[in-house]
Amino acid sequence: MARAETTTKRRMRAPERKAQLLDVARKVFGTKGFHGVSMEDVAREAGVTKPILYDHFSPKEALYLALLDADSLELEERIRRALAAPTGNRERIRASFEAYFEFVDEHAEGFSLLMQETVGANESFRRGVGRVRERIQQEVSNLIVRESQGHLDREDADTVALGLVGMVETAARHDPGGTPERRGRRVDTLVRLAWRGITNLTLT
Amino acid sequence: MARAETTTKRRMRAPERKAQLLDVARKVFGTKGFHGVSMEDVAREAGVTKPILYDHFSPKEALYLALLDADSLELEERIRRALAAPTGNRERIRASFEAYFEFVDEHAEGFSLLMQETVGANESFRRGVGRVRERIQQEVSNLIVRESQGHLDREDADTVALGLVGMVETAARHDPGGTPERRGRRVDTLVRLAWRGITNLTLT
DNA sequence: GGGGAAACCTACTTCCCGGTAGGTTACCGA
DNA sequence: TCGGTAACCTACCGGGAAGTAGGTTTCCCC
Repeated sequence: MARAETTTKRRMRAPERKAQLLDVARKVFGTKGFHGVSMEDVAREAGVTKPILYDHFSPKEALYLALLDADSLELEERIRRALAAPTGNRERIRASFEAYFEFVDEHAEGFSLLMQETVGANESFRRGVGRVRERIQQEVSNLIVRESQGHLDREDADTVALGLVGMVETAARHDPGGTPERRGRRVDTLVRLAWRGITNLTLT
Repeated sequence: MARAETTTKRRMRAPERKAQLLDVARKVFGTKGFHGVSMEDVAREAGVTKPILYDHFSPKEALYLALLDADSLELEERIRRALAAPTGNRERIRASFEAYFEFVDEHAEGFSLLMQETVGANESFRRGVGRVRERIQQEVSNLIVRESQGHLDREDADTVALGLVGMVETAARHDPGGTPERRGRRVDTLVRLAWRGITNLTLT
């Protein structure tokens, strides 16, 4: 029986192949984790053999890093946009929370795993994962310092920002999926929690 | 040069050896991660050979699980105690936050890795790690429902609890160490953030 | 249409690591 | 003191996965 169109084995040009390999990698790494997937697995899933995969990503870690880079860049971009919106602060918070939830839901388990994976002893890897969170934290911290009008110094703002990011991150990853209503309600609750906390903090 | 007393190679009885192996495992897994450490590594570090290690923990996953169980049990116990203290709610929050920070600091990197590690495709492993957080979340959620006197239903309380746990977890793991003063200040800030948020939430 | 590059494959090598079989040494209790 | 058991070791097996050498097919462009 012939394969479906989308998975038909066919020759591809380098850029297309590379993109496809990334997609496949996202899928399999997302479900089985870095160590649970061999290069052979990725190649097979893509309908290709190992050397082809190695033509594009070598060594294995490079594949994982490329994936992490691409996805985290997108997440950062979304959050940045939400935080920079020309609206009130409460709306900014809500929009950024929503962006996070949406992103995690769209990428299902994949991104979650990506973010928590421990790839061997390699220090640079952990740094890489940590930096995603840190950059978002910075963004939030800047906003807080700016908007608190002197009520919070940088150190406290950093703490608050980290706490908020951790809050959303954890909540968004936990039990992803579910109806949009359910998600909306969760976001609502968290926004209220955060908003009350922040305003009272920055005004006192 | 002779080894220090504590690392002198000597025969041990089973219970002592087992405990030592767990300690060694905590140290190496904590720095290099599950996949970054071979059973050989653990054994060598303990001044023993593989079969001995396998006498106590087999297969490799069992060693990791034993570690996770022991440590998470202790953390849960501390948090539970803090939350059950016969004090005001604000003090409970502060005590539990502090307990979390202390625990993470004491176990340095180790526990952090333990909690975020993805051990292969094994579903039960991820569940195991997730359950630690969930049990703490439950504890917090119960408290919130009880103390909010009907202002928050179970679903919202769960969300708030998860958010709070995630907040503390993330903040505590980030950049551990540092002076006690610094830590105290962070805890302070988070407590204020959480407290204002919760009270306003449960009273509205 | 033909030459050359780009895409692709088969078939390895190599190494590491989980796990074990079977024998040896030290200790303890009768 | 001596027998037995508990602690320990050397030496190995088997498998799986990273990474590569070298050849083959397809396609594009001159």
